[in-house]
Amino acid sequence: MTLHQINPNVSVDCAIFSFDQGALEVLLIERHAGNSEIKDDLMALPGNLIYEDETLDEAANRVLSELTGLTNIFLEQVYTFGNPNRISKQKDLDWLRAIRASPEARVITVAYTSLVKKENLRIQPSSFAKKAVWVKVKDVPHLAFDHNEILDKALDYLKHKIYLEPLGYELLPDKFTLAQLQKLYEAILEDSFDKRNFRRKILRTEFIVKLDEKQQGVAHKPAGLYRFDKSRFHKI
Amino acid sequence: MTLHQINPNVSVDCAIFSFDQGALEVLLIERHAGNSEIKDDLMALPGNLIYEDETLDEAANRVLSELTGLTNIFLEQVYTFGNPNRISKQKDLDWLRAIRASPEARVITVAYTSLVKKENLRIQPSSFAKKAVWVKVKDVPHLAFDHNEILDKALDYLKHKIYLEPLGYELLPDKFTLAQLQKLYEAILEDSFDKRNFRRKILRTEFIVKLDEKQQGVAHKPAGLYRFDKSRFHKI
DNA sequence: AAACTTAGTGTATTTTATACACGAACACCA
DNA sequence: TGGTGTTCGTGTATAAAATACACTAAGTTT
Repeated sequence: MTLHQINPNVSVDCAIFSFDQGALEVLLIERHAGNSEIKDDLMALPGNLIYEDETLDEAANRVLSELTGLTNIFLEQVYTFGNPNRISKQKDLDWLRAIRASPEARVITVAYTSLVKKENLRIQPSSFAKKAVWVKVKDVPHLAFDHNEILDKALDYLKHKIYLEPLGYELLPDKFTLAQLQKLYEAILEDSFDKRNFRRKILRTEFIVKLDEKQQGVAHKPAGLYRFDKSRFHKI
Repeated sequence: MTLHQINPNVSVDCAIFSFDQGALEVLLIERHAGNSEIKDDLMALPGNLIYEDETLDEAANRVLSELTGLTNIFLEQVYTFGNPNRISKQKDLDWLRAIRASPEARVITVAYTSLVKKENLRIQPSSFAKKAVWVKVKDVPHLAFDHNEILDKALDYLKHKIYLEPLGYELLPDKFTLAQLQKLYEAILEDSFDKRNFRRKILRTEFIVKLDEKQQGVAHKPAGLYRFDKSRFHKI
């Protein structure tokens, strides 16, 4: 492990989303401050200061990995937050004093986001993350710093992005039903659609191809399974 | 004039666009470094380090105003650039040494953009801007730092934004012809459209309303003038 | 075998996108 | 003053996409 110089003024924060049982979830950490006896701390998005010798993208990957164990996640930059008062809650100040070399420094933070398939991942909190947990977006509590605002911006980013790209395959298992895909779109766009029109529109694209396989273990007519065909997508 | 603390690690850069004679233009500055005898310096987007006690949006407005005299411009954040090597050209290093307190500091920069009507503006370069000039986007030379990359990102941002909002009125005079509007769309999207289909599509929106007035001083059939109806737009 | 639950499908209508060509209005010049 | 040059302004036909809407089929459970 080499030594790195920390930049005290710039951090990255990651809003990592997954999809489970019809609801969008985001990955949050519970912080702890080493030696100190801070109780009832706020939850937060995984984030930390950057090193002087890494790009922002690299910093986002490193920080996410250090706090949650997630590696090789494709992160995209969303927005940068630089309000001088973004660190003003007493709990945040206490926590920074316990953990940072320059706890009073002005910090601007660059927000990143990604979509992951929960099932494939093993979450392993470390560093100052006591726990890392999936929380339904609808149930997210009051967070540290301006992390609620960051989360909202990341959700907006998702909504725009889903118009341009088929996001489904990044959040669903490799094999999925069209009902699952529809629920995902409905969760992200906070809307609902007609089943027949949705299926027609999805299948018109030809990226979503039918497998010769059916859902198992359900107490009703099993749905056919589909997968996302990456090569067909990249032709366009 | 009060004293402000400068944050040595964070800057803002502004890509300000206008439209003239069928071509997109961007506002660039020629730098000079006070006492020094740097010759043949690179042109740059207007930008500088932020103060500790201002938001990023405020910094962008202040910096733009200090360098070019433009005030009350509605700036939007585009993207943040944080490559540790973004300052590596010899000319940039020389210039920073001449002008900055910590010329070697790692700087990440937050890019902003805006669209303006050139005709209404008086450009008044000051601070380290020797000149401020409109340059056709097609003719932009090799710029300082990573400013070519920033400009490209701002242009991408425009392309996406024009799908969502009628940008025309921000770049054109208050009264304009549909041919001017079409040329603007073609310049931004780098494409060309059928005149009849374009007119139909624009007029369907009902934000663009016809005035009882015609173009003057042209050596051919004068075109009707239109204006953007902001109130009708905001109803949606 | 009846009841329950979700899967899977078709048609008619409206809206939007695309392709395409010519007469009209004005200024200028001879 | 009549002819030339230039841009303006318009309509129609066709294809593609969006929307609205309801029933039968295939399994499981009791």
